[in-house]
Amino acid sequence: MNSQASLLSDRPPGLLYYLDHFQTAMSWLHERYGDLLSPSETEFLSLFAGLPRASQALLVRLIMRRGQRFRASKIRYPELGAVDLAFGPLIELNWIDPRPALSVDDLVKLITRAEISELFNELPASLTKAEAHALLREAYTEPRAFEEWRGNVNERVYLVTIAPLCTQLRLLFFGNFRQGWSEFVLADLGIFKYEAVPFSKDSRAFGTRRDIEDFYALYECRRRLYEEEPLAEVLEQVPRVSSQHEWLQARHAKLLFQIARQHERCGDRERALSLYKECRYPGARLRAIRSLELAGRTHDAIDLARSAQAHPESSAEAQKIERMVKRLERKIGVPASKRAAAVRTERIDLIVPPPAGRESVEMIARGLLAQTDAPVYYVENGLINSLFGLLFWDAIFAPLCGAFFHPFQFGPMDLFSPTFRARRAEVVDECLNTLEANTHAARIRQTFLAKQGTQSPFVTWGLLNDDLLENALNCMPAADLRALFERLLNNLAENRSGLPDLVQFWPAEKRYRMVEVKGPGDRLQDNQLRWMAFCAQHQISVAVCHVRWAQTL
DNA sequence: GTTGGGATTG
DNA sequence: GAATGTGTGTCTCAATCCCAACTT
DNA sequence: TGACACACATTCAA
Ligand SMILES: [Mn+2]
Ligand SMILES: [Mn+2]
Repeated sequence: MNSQASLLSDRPPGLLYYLDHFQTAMSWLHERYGDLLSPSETEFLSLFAGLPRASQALLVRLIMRRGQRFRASKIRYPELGAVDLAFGPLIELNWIDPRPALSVDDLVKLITRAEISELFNELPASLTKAEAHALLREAYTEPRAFEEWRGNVNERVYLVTIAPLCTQLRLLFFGNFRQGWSEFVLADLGIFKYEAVPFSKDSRAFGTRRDIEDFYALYECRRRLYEEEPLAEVLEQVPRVSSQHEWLQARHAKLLFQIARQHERCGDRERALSLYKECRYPGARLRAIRSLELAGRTHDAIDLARSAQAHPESSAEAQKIERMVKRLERKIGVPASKRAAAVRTERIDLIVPPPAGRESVEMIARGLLAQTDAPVYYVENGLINSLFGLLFWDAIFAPLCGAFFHPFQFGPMDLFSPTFRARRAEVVDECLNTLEANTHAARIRQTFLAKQGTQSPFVTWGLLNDDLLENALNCMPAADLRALFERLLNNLAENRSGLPDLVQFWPAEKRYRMVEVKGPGDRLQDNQLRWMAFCAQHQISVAVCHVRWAQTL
């Protein structure tokens, strides 16, 4: 049932390892998504299987590279023999265009600065490539074939016209926007190790064709937004996403939020506001209030802010709303209420010579605070998150239906869903109970050894070592860990950041403290303030260390 | 002539 | 000085090659 | 290829 073993070979990668990987993925898709594939996807699978091996391998090589257009001189794969022959069947299928029309933009991406000078001697040699590009864009508007651009040179450019379909198959296999085919070889080489979570053949990221189409559409919109295409056109293409698919809805909300932000930056506050209002992405309501405020609609802003205050979506929202309400009320003449007392925390002041090298303020503070019997580590979020990830390993990788569906996942698909904990209540409680029974340290050490290097959304392996782990387990009481982990569990997405830069241990006294370092011109951020308030509430020692430069004039 | 950022590769 | 908005660098898997910037 | 923390600029009000 270990699905990872079925994908990853024991033997070293063969000559065409990348083709083996791609074929593995194609049969995976055929087997799991056969009933949901579009006609063109199904056709691709069957036509691909019928191609000569060299043509298959060549296509895989090209789709793994960046871009869709390649100069023949940049296509050198000795293992494939004569590349021209391999291209034949691909051209026959219209999967590759051997003579594509190239815009100036396309052309400039394909040739070097020196070649631009050869082609267009009228351009001053002093221009940078970007400057030359800008001038050429004005001068030449018609696309031409590579051979026409460079009349006296005989070299081909190939366009991989099938690339968009291949991108869809990649999206479908990984079920996310960011992973690519190189996962296979990296896992093969042992560079990435993934937890082997058992899952059945009907475990898949999407269950209807409609969800898959929406997923593709979201990807396209994201890409076009990133390419800074006209906002109205991008917005036009955003799918409605009526599905109950939680992850799709979250992606959809995030996309709308980002489009709204772009509208704000362009000054189109009205459209931004209407997008924010129908968007459930965390922070969208805050932006809606802010947009109302900036539009001068103070009373509308206050109304929305007060209703948000009554039912805040998170402590982060509550924190920002409080500031907003205060400011808005001032605007309409409500007398300023008393300021909430700031959280009382220990303060450390350091005055040090200005930075000689590039040493960060955190490292400077670490050096000055460290004692022989009280070592200091620069960990930021890494320590607490790692301890959490180790103790709750079985909860994070619990084989829930639909949470895992391919062998290269670093966590379950619903990791940041509000229902993550409820869906794993039993395992989560079992992990929490180790803190009551004081068996947590043993559990953490055991997982640290057993899972060494295995990808996890919380464990920073590069930061952890025996010293740090033992100091932490010896000096941090179970009750403290319990409090910290409860807060993490309360909102994994929001609370995995904002922890202090440094942690200092006094092993002899079984004591520790966390220290947030602030250089000149830096201030506590919202998420840091929330963690500090929480720690104060639970008698967990946190200090703020202010670093200033000596003799700055 | 060097160097630093990408792209490619396993 | 508080609050807000925006830009930047750092993680990077590591070795290698190409190319576009430049006395770093 | 984001997530995160920090650096820096701008604005506004006491
Ligand atoms: Mn920090
Ligand atoms: Mn800091």
